Amino acid sequence: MNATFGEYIRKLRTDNGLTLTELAALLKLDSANLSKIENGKREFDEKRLDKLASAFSLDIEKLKVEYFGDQFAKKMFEFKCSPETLIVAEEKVKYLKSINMVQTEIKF
Amino acid sequence: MNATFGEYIRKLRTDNGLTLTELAALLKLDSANLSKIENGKREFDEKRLDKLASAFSLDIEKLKVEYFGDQFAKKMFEFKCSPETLIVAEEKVKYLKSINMVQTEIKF
DNA sequence: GTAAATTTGTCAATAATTGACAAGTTAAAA
DNA sequence: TTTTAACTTGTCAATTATTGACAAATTTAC
Repeated sequence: MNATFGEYIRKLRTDNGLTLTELAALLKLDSANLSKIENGKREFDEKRLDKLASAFSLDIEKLKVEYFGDQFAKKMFEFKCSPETLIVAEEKVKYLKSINMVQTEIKF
Repeated sequence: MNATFGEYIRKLRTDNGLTLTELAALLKLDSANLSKIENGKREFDEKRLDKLASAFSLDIEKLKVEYFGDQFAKKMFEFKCSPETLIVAEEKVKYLKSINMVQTEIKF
C-alpha cells in the first residue's frame, strides 16, 4: 500500500461502499470538503483521526503512521529535503525522549 | 551533535560570539522572539533558513536537515508516533516523486 | 552597582485554516 | 436522452494560529 492520505481515505471509503456524504457525516464535516481532502486539496484535521479510526474500525496507531508519514513526506517533497532528514528526525525523537525523562525525574 | 533546533541556533550564535540582538538583526526579527526560539517557545520560520545559512556560512541543505528533522521529531514526540512513521514517510516521498514524474511526462 | 544581555508576558496585526454553501461537472440508471 | 445521486470546484466569512513589536522583568558579566 502506498498512497497519499487522501487516496488512502478514498480507498477506505469506496471499499466500504460509503458515499462522500455518508463518510463526511461520520467525520462531522462537509462532503465538499471531504472531496477536497481525498483529492489532496485540503488537509485532513488531526483532530478527526479518532473519528476516522472508529468509522472503519482501524488501529489508531496504524492510522497515525499513515497520517504523519504523509505529512512528513509532503514537507520533504515540497522542500526537496535529503533522505538524511528522516535519520536526523529519528535521533531527535530519542533526544526529546531523553530530555523529557530527565525532566520527569527531576520534577517528581 | 544532537539538539533541538533552538539549541542548535544558540550554539551557532554563542560559538560565533554574537548577542541575541546582533543575530536577530541579521535574521530580521526581534531579539526577544529569537530568545523564545532558542528556548523552544516559538518556532523558527522556514522563510528565514536562508538568512540563517548565510549568517553563519552554512550549507543550506544541512540546515534543512536539522530544521525539518526537528519539526518531524517534535510532531512524533507530541503524538507518540511509532518509529515506523519515518519508514512510511520515506516510502511516501518516493511515491510523491513517482507521481510527479508521471505528471511531468504527460504535461511536457 | 550597573549596564548589557536575556527572558517573559502581552497583544494587535497578519496569515492560515475551517466550515459552509452555491454552482458546477460527472456518472449511473432508467 | 433525461433524471438523479455523487462528486468537484470556487468562494468567503468566521474562526484559529502565527507573527511582530514593545514593555517589563530577570540574569549575567564586569
